[in-house]
Amino acid sequence: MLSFTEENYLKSIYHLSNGGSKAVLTNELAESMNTKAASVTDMIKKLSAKSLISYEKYYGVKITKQGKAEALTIIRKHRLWETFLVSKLGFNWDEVHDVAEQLEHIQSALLIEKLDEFLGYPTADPHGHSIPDKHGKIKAVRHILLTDLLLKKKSTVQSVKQGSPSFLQYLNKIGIYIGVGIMVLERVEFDGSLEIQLDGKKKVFISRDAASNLMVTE
Amino acid sequence: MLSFTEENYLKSIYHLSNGGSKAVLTNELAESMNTKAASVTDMIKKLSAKSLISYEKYYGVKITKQGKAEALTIIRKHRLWETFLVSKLGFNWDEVHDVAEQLEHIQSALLIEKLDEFLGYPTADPHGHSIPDKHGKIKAVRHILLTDLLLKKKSTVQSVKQGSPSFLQYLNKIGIYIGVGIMVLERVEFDGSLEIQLDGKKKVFISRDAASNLMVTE
DNA sequence: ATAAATATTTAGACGAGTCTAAAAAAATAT
DNA sequence: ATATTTTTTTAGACTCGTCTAAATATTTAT
Ligand SMILES: [Mn+2]
Ligand SMILES: [Mn+2]
Ligand SMILES: [Mn+2]
Ligand SMILES: [Mn+2]
Repeated sequence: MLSFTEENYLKSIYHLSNGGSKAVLTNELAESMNTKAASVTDMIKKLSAKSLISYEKYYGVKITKQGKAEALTIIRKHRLWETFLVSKLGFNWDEVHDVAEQLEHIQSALLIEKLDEFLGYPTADPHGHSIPDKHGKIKAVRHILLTDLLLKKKSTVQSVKQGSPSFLQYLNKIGIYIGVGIMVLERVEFDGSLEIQLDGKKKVFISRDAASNLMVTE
Repeated sequence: MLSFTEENYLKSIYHLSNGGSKAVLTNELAESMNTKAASVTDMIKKLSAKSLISYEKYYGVKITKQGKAEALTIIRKHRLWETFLVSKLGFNWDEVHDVAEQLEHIQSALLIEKLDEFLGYPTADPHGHSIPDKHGKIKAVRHILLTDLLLKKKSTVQSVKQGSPSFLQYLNKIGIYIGVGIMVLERVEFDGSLEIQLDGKKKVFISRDAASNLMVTE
């Protein structure tokens, strides 16, 4: 059984490697785990000894099939709990991440299956992220960055890329939520900001930074 | 903030001292925590330094007002989660304890308040144990041991004392649950076992051990 | 091709929580 | 009252995850 810490490293490796498609460097991992490179090297050796990652000295780590399965289980739990907090307990979408960071480590397969059932087998969490099923399968979703959306093309907000509380609160304020209709009216040459129109003809300007954090349907 | 381990010790001290009414000895605590006396002595010093217990060398520990408040919060969380697991997720009452042992350590005041509301502010958990309110107040309940119930007196099962899975499964099998009507028909001199009658005229024999694990209304 | 800068690993230490073995105190028996 | 047994504490060691400082490998710049 994995420790709390091992689970967190593994999840981070999974995310930083884009689901296993590339190697993760020690320093990247150190930054994402808020720790030092030396500590990362230590943990890398542990996870490697457990065959959850493969490791070539000085060239970073790659997640193994087994490691990926573990990571997906943790991600599944995280996203199911976030869904529970919002849809059943009435949390806002900007309040759930830190609690889910704790809940994702609860060990009980029965609990997760019952929770999934209770929630009606949701396929996406409150931030629009796909929830892996019990076999680790993720529903493929077609989406593009809002910055790449064609002008005047009608689309729908599908997910946020990085869901920090402050970004989510900002989205609340300007009326953007998962599922809202969206169209880019104009792209400002100077700074890459966009004028967009939301459901109900509401028009707003958003920065390039904000736009590149939003995924929309093709 | 308390560690996982500190919380578990504190809860154990609270229970072993009957809610703070007597001192707890090192060996009792060691047995209940499944650890060694030497480890207990170490932890006692830590909790003492944090003013959660007061400690007189060789004469055991007493929980302080502050320690009691912490313990009650953990117990509240444990029992609310057990209630959630049974009433919302469909767990059986013999399956919830171990999961609640993990869930009780999740740190989020908001989560507990929302959970309490979601459950409709329950006052007892699936085993009939009182759930402290957010101020640590416990609803007083009048109850006696089934072994002390007068013959032929109609009563109701109110709670189990120790709720081990095997005992709870045994209760399922013979038709005893929280709230069932119960009456003692006869007390066997020889071994202290009881013949009881449940709702629907069902008659069963139960051992003295089993009976002394059941609380009934006066 | 060599030097400088950057990234990674190793070495050694620390705190938390645990353990075993030994010492000390308290309770019990004679 | 003394000796024996039981309980508790202390001493020293171990694992886990972390850190800083130093050593080493790799990458980039000249
Ligand atoms: Mn999250
Ligand atoms: Mn999410
Ligand atoms: Mn319980
Ligand atoms: Mn209970």
